[in-house]
Amino acid sequence: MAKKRKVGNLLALAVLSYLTRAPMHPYELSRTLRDNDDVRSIRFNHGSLYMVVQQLAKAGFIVEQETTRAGQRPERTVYALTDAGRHELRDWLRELVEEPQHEYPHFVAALSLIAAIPPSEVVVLLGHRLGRLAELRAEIRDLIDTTIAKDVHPLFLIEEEYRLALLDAESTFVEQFIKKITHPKTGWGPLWATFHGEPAPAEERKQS
Amino acid sequence: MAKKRKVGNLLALAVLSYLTRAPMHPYELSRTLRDNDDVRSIRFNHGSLYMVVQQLAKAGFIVEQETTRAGQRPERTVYALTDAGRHELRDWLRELVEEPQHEYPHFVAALSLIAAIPPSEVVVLLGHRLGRLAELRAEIRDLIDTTIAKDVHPLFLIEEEYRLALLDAESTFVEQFIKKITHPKTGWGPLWATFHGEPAPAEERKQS
DNA sequence: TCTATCATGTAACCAGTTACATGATTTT
DNA sequence: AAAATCATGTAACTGGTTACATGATAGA
Repeated sequence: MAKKRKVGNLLALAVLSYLTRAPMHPYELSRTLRDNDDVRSIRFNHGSLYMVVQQLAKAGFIVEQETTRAGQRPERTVYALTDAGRHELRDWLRELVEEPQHEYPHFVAALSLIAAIPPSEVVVLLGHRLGRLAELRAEIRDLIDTTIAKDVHPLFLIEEEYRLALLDAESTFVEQFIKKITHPKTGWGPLWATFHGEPAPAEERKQS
Repeated sequence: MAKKRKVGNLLALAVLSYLTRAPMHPYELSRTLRDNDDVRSIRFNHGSLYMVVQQLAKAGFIVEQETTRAGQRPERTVYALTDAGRHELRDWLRELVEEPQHEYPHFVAALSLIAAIPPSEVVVLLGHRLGRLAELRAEIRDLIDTTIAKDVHPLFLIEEEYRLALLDAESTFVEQFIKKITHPKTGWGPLWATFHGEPAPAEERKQS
């Protein structure tokens, strides 16, 4: 069971992580996150960042260090990590690495209700999905290759490798699912079609 | 790009889906969802259900059909699907099946920041994760088998098969990652350790 | 019969997203 | 120099979760 964190938004984890390098103000954090492509892995938006920074400050994980203003720009508040913050970062990351979380991907939800679509249409949709999965795979592959070419160590791309692994597994699953529906002798298609008032199959089966 | 839905919570999709069978009141929906194990695939909690039902009604996807009270129980409002609701269900499900969504699993976030933990500790944590993944796999396998034994058609367990596929892919990935860190000649461990003030490796590499 | 748990709903709180605001740069 | 875009922050809105409330049934 995942521990209840004072600040639960994963964006906070990234903030703590970057503040280990040096104190920063929110905009600098924002820029760094975007430059490092962390926005691909951690849900980011402008408003949430400011909220999370406030929450971290209230929780004592970071402290306002100084307030500077350059020219007529709005004041920028620089935050620094506290010892409590350093500890929270370590503890939280450890938990995320060692303990798988129960999550709710959209495709799982779709699969759990997929019987509501007639099987002939489902195989078409799954075919489209396979195409999109292949496209996504190519994009990620390309991102990895061009980044490595800039001399970034592959350790900093490990999350993209993970995505590739999941994409491949999903593609394989979808292909097999299509076969389960369409297999000439044992396919689920005919039975499934009867849920939709389409022609009845030869033999009867039970449903839930 | 995913279309913007009037009601975006996936719980609403399940509600629409069950209302295709028969009109129901919220509590009955709640019970049905729990009985069918849909709560494993779609984030559920009591309060959200009532909210979602209200939203669906406001959007015109369902209508209040009648209000009954049995004994001294609170009044129960029965809702029925509208044509618009039937259409929304079809359209939404289609989209979820054919279009992969960009999502943000916790482990991806952890991987993107994992360099903040020293490599010797990471391999231990990854080892723990492998153990937990194996346990989860066994639980799901068991759930599938016992449900099939009750004569439920495997179509209604397809989302659990998908989960298995992802778990297996993740296990394989984690094993390979451990090897990448610990490989005697080419492992990332030594370089990585230098980020944490530990003994320097033989050759230099760049980081991001 | 007392206590616990179930059945059912509402309301208050909080986190996350979107929209707004405004000075500074850059482009045309 | 007008228009567009960037840099930076705040505020309002909305959706989701937690907590509260209360009658009914079942277990001890």
